[in-house]
Amino acid sequence: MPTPPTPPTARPLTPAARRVLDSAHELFYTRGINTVGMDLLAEHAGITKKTIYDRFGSKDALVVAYLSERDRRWRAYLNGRLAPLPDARARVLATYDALGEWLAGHGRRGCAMVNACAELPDPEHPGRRVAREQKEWTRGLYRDLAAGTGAADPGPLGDALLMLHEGATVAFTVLGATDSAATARRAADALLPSS
Amino acid sequence: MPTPPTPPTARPLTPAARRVLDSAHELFYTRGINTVGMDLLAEHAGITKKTIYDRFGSKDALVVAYLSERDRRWRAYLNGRLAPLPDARARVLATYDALGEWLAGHGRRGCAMVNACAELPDPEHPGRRVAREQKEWTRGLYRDLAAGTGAADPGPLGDALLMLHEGATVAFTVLGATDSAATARRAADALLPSS
DNA sequence: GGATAACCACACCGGTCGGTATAATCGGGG
DNA sequence: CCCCGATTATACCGACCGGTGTGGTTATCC
Repeated sequence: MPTPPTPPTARPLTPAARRVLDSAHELFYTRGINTVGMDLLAEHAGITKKTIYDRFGSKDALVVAYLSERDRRWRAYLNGRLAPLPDARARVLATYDALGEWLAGHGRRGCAMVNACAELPDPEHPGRRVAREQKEWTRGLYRDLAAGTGAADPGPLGDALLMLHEGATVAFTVLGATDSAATARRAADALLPSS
Repeated sequence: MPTPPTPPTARPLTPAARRVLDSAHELFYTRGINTVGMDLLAEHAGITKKTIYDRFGSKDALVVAYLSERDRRWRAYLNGRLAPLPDARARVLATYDALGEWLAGHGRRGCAMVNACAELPDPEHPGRRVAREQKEWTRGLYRDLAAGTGAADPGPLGDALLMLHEGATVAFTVLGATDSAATARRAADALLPSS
């Protein structure tokens, strides 16, 4: 036995596993999960297919590792952007600034979580759980911020802020609306209780 | 030569072609484009693979036909829902009612156009053009309606209404937020000029 | 009655899919 | 020194991928 199929996100990745995961971030995101085979992935990472299967166990497990790391990075990115800001209102608006910069730096491939849901038809696929948890976290963030602005009904307001966020991503990706995040920000500003 | 690869959306479909397209609507939508092979499609339609290729020429062309018909149906559905309504404000709100009913009737697979963009990594794929045109049409509709409500800045307002629409679809699909369309409707109502 | 279009059955193509098997090599720690 | 984990190289597996070729049946229209 080489090594058990690696538990969830256990001990630090071996160098080869790290390179595989880096390649997954690049290839799965830009070309889609289903159109990238394990042979291509191995070649891109400069690594043997055998090593991938020794480290991750299966393509599905690698997909989950890829999505989980995306999620972790997203939370860290957003938290880092919001932390220095003084109040909830500024933080809400800053989420759209952060989104706009993120979109501008990642060519029109949209949200990896939404894309994964499109590519993984099985509702029980563990990758869809990761996607759902990422959206749940973001929704919770917006609801908390909405509550912090003193809104009368923070739940639905937070949900609406999330929808503007997701909708701006779609508009940018499908439509090429480069100012979508700024437009969402203005709409969010109008929805928040008047300052 | 059997028949040229059938121009865009020319003359009425033959019975076999109709069945293939119906199967495409069901299988491509629920299982994704890339995970449905031509053999499965032929079997599901009760038709020979040869016939599919005689009618449509290639899988890519079939995908385009599938997406184009979705687009046509979507426009007809929405136009039908809005036509009887008296004014622009009522029509805007009705789009979210129509979306909510549509989502409730199609199990958590989201927008076929957004999904297609996730599944077709090539930006030049003709299927992505169809997706973009569908979103452009919907954006135009929202902008026109926004202008009809007498809004000061109908362009950005229409875009925000579109984002609520797309965001509600994502929230429903990924998060399972069954009331997402109703929440989007309330937010849209707050964004429209006070009646 | 002959041409034409639509369809069927079936066999076949090279390539790629996710995944496995075998064996060798390398480096570090006990 | 020897073992062990990580990695390499290479060959292989059955299944499926998108797509084609051949030949025959049926119905319709001129």
